[in-house]
Amino acid sequence: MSSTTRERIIDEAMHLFSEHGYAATSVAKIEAAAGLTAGAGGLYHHFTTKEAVLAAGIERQLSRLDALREIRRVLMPLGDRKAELTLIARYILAELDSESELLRILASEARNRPQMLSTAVDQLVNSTFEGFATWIGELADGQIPSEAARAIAVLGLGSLLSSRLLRDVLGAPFPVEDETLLSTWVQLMSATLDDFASRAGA
Amino acid sequence: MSSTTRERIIDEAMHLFSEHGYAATSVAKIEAAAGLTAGAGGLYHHFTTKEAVLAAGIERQLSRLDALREIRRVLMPLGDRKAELTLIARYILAELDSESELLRILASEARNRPQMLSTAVDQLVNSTFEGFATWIGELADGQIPSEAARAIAVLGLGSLLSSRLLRDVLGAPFPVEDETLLSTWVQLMSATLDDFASRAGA
Amino acid sequence: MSSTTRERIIDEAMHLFSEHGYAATSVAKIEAAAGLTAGAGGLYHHFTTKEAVLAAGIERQLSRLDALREIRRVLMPLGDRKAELTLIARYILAELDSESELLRILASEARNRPQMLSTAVDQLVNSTFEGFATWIGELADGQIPSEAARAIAVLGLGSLLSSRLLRDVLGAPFPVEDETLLSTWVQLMSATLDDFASRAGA
Amino acid sequence: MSSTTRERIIDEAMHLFSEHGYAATSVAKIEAAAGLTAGAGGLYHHFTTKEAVLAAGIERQLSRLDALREIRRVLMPLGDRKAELTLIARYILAELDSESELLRILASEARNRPQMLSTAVDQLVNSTFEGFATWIGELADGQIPSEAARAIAVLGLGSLLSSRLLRDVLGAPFPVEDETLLSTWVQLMSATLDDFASRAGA
DNA sequence: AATGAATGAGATTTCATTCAT
DNA sequence: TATGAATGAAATCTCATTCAT
Repeated sequence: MSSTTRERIIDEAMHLFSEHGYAATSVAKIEAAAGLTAGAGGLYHHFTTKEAVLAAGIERQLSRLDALREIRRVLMPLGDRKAELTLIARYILAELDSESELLRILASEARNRPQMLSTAVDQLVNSTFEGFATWIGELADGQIPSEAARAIAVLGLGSLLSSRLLRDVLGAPFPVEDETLLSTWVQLMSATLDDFASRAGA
Repeated sequence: MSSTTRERIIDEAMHLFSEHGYAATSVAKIEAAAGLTAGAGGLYHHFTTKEAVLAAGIERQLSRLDALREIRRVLMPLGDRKAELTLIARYILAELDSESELLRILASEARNRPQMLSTAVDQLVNSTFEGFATWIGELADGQIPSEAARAIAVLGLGSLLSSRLLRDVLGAPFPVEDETLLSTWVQLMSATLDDFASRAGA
Repeated sequence: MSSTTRERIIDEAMHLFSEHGYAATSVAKIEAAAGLTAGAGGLYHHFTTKEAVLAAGIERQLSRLDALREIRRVLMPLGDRKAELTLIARYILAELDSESELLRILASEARNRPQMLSTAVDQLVNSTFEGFATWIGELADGQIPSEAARAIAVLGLGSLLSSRLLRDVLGAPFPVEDETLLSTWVQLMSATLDDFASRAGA
Repeated sequence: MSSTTRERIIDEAMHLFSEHGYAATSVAKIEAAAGLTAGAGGLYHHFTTKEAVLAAGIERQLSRLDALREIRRVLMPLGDRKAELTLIARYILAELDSESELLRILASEARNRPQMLSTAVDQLVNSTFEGFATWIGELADGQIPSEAARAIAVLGLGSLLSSRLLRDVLGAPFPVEDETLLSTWVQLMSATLDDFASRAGA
């Protein structure tokens, strides 16, 4: 069960990091939470450094993310744009929710440990963005200039992302139900795409 | 150095808090940055506690925010909806930019010090949201149900907010120019409002 | 060095507390005296707080005191009152001497930390008093009113106690030899008891 | 009113020293209690050092003691030994009560600052003792050996002193009323003196 | 693999004292 | 004479990390 202890350490560490922050989480507390004796240094049989625990935790989350993204390709082609938008929104929210711990850690620590966390930010945010921007570009191909497609993607994703950042990172009581948020988002995106299309057609 | 020591302490502390986080900023570093001897405790002649410095800094930012908001009322009535949306967007981005330090601090610390920072989050985010939601509600009065108006406001603000959270909090290289972002946002909001209006008219 | 680190810490701390006072004894000095690196906080692996060291030290002294008191019951019945008084006095002085460290600490700190030290004062002083008062009451039973018996006990014990308080707490050069003190005390108590008895007999 | 501030500083300092101990009483607290601004160093216009305040306070108490002792000579010759003993006891208790603050300070600090406080201890305790011992010696002159007279004096004074040390220094709830204590003490001393006298007569 | 113990470094905070005003 | 501000030194306590067992 040597690998189990390692996993437990990562689990509990990510939990504590996201709840109290990296600096405020002592190695002793991680050990205690993982079932080891607090302060006895048992963690160091599995990781060289406290920071290595964070790195391993983030890596693990990212690989889970990769797995999740495999699914994305399967989801796409539905024919109906609104249905597709709904599916995309649901998928994005689900992804953000499954990564809320990571999100909180990134929000707290990204500025202090850029070399280690920039990859994570990139994968969590930017790669999602690229996929979405490409999809919008392909959707009405030629009709929407790529710069505009990128801007639409950024605004569309951003509006969903911010709902989670507000709730999970800033702890603000969010003022709208998820279902309303989702259907409004679909309408908003669909109206925008139509608008751009009609403008290009004119 | 015409400013008070107290002011300098707040300035430098907010700077350091936003750059390195609250926990990673020692009192000694704040003292050094404020021109006092590091580690001599000179800060404690002006504040009872390290946390009191944070509290004072946030209070000061919030009162600046209040001042900024006085302007908002003057800005509004332009007759042209797109012009108004452009103005709103510019104003919101400007506000967020002038509070980027506060934003970073809130993102790092809101979960650890909720009792102290919840007011700040509220004022920075929620009150802006309320104003915007009301404006949308009034704009096409009766035509957009209030629940939908709130959702549109949340998505519209969120898309602008997230551009700043990504850049300032997560440190992600933002993929779209501000001007493009702004004009696309105006089109997006305007298309959405038209869409809702035509739907209500039908 | 056959003793535990924990024991050594208590030993040295009580030493230093009694010599220089609680406040004037820094944790670093205790660590150094106990063979740990000064200022490294090694003490905190054994005690949560500097005050906890004092508490443990006092508790240990009190349990030694309890052990010592077991003997008292064996000592008593001798038949000869003067012999008994001599024995009692010797025992009381021996007890006070074996607790002189505790006595000094109590004298310095009892007013500042009442909740922690009141038990100790009680056990060290009051319980001895109760035993002595009872003995006097039984000795000439019925002949000495209980209020007077208590007063005699308090004065008798107090005169012995003050010899130690003067020497150990106030550091006054004590003007009488122990042997003289003791024999005079026996005569004093014995004369007093006789006086009360003859008064009751009249 | 320059002397008034000085007096106030001494007053409040002695108060605080006796209540919380010398080390636990900061200069800032003394200043505040004396009506000066805390931490502004106003105390240093009147004393060179925190320790100088203690020295001045003790000196002042000692000169008050001297004044009190002037009265002693007037009190003495009454002819009736029991009446004299009562008077002496009353006087000693009154003196101890008027010096209870000093007593507490001496008990806490005598071991840390011997050079400064030994004089005070000497005057407060030993000189009273010398007077009493002499009186006993003179009383039954020749009949009581001087060594025994000293021992009786030490025990008699000690029994009164300890009642005040227990109450004021150790904070122990004292188990006997003052009136009972006093009358019992008179009986005890008188019985003892009689006993010695009869022994010498035989 | 886990633990008890130790340590160097550093964090927050307090404080006696000084000095220009 | 009193004050606001500053400072060197030290105090309590925390912590990441190491090591013998």
